Amino acid sequence: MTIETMNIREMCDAFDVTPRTLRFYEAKELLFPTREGQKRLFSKRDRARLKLILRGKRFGFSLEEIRQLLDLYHMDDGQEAQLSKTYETAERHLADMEAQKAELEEAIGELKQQMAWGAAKLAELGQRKNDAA
Amino acid sequence: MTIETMNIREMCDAFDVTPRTLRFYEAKELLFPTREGQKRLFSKRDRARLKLILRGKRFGFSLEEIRQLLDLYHMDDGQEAQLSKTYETAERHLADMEAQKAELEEAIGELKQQMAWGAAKLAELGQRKNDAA
DNA sequence: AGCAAAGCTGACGTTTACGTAAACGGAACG
DNA sequence: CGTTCCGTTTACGTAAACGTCAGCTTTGCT
Repeated sequence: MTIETMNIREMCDAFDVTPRTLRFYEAKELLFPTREGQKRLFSKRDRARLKLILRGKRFGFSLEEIRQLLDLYHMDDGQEAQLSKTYETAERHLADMEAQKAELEEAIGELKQQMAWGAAKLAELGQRKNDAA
Repeated sequence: MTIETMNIREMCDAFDVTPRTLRFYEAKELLFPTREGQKRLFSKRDRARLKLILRGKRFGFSLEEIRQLLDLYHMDDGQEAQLSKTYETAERHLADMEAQKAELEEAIGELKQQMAWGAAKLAELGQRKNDAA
């Protein structure tokens, strides 16, 4: 059942992070590896969370923001206590992400425009070289 | 022509940043305000750059990465020297941004799914309340 | 002239997200 | 049985991106 739990090195290889990072995330209560003796064992749930953590980071969320989001993904039927509060957090994050998507699309458009300008300039320079030859 | 140049306070109000931030960006050569005596005057170009800086930050780029991108946006016909190098930088950034967009769309999809689950749970809880009454 | 507000320049402090080094424990191998 | 990896803890270090505070001009009122 090496498929069910992974040690720290396997995690590092799988997600391209350092051991320090995983221990840091555990300290910050983003991951909850169990122990086999003294060694950490990361469950499938930990791997799902780590994937979300790394994704959140790429979107510019802080680890603390990510920690709150993780609650939504990993709430099971037992603890519906603060579900509606968590739901509201998620709503805000969704709004953030959709706004970010819209802005990203705009930025991509603008960058493409600039690159078209740059490409034209480069073509012009290449032409001048040919003229000189 | 207060429309052409803005002082530091007007900039702060317009972009919701602190004076410290603007001075910091100047020190990092992201902005190039001129001086009227000792005071900074921010041009239209500075404002365009600041807009791009803040956008870049929201997408998780570092100030240093942003600084390199700014070169593309503000290269004029005079200095075509390193144009092709800058163009390559831009290509990488464009690829990054499109990858980010794809991932963001996936993440939005997943978050919506989770929220649907959460909404169902909430409805269920509300129903139980009614049953009890 | 006087004085407060706005800006400026250092310079040190702070938070986030880890990196890095020291010192120790278990296991695996020749 | 020594040593060589892994992995662990504890602790200090660091880069980025500002915050904050002190002390000094400059400017705008009154």
